[in-house]
Amino acid sequence: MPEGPELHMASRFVNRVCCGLVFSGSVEKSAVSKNTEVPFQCEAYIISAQSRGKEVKLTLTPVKVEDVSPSATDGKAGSPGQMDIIFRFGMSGSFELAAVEEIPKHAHLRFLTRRCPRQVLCFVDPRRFGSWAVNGSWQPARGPCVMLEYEMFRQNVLTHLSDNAFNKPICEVLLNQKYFNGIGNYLRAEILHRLKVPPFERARTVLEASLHKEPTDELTLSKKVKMKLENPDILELCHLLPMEVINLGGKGYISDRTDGSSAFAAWLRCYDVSGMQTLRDANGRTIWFQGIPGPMAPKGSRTPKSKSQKKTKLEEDEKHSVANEGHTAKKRKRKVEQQRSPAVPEDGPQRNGQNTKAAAGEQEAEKPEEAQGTRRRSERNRRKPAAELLPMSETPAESGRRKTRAMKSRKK
DNA sequence: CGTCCACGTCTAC
DNA sequence: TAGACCTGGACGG
Repeated sequence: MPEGPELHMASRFVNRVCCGLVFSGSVEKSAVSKNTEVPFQCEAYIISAQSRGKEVKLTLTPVKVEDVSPSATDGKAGSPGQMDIIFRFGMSGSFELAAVEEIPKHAHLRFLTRRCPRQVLCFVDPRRFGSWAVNGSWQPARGPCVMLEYEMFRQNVLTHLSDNAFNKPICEVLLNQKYFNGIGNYLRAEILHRLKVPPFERARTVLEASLHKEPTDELTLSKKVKMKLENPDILELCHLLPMEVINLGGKGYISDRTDGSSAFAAWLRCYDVSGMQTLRDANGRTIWFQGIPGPMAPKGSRTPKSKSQKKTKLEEDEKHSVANEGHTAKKRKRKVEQQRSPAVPEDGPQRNGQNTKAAAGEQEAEKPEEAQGTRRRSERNRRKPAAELLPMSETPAESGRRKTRAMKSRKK
């Protein structure tokens, strides 16, 4: 679910559904979660939320049992017994409100209401990359929120342009949360696409162009405003695009993007859009773009197809079963067979094997059992270093379709 | 069945 | 700068 917009919408969701709810008791953590217990216990408390970039803060505020009026729930910071919990969502975190009888799978932290019908606010996170910290504050290494602290965000970038961080390609820097707190993989693609900025152009180069657009005195105020509205620079887009997603009113990425009918899917112009190109950046993340990749593009890196791409390709294959160059398909995929440099494998030891018995007992999942000690399972999915697994005799086309995640490990 | 892919950090060489 | 950390959906054989 989670880039800045989804985190922000999650905080609004919590404030909306918890308005008027009184919670009680202790906070339950699933047995499987490796995150810390939340040592909070209270007869009656309320929950409110705030977001900043890719974090959400829940505030638990004790209230008098007999007084649940809004005035009592206005909880200033520092109310006695108050607790803040900072959440990061990883790849799959979200908040849900459910009836106690219907607690969703993967609900790793649970807040129970005091009165019937008993309900539960759940932090749900299937992949468990998410985390929370008790009585912490916003992660200090993260910069200002691109959505809610725009001016600070902008200044933070512009005053640190000499930082070595900006030597990297712009598409990678946009994921640096020290400067772009809230931007994630789909937002970086959309931002760069709107400006037609090559993703692997050096970040400082791109941003200095932005700096030059700072208001100049020759223009009247209204003209400056007009220009800004019509030609937002990259830092403005880092604010405006997340705001657009928020204003779609859906749940952002979470809503079923693949069915193409959601407002969010329609909003995307580049990310996961048929016809766009993809590459892996230096961190192995897929960057979606159109046009030239830019001077700092990694050599010989390519991404396999996304779900939607595969789907499209399948449809086309059916249409073109006669093997001609039909022109019916509107959404023709670019079938760049980006000539890759041939895999240069030292044929090392064949280490494939490696099938550890994936433990049978797997069901334990979210039961409050001990549940630890099932880490054997993950070995099945582990990415192989793979470079040495490439047969040298492979055709370029075939090797081109191979997983390239490991390729970055190949010293070019 | 197996492989690949996904909205993100983290930390260990 | 590689993995590690996870589950689950879509595909391919």
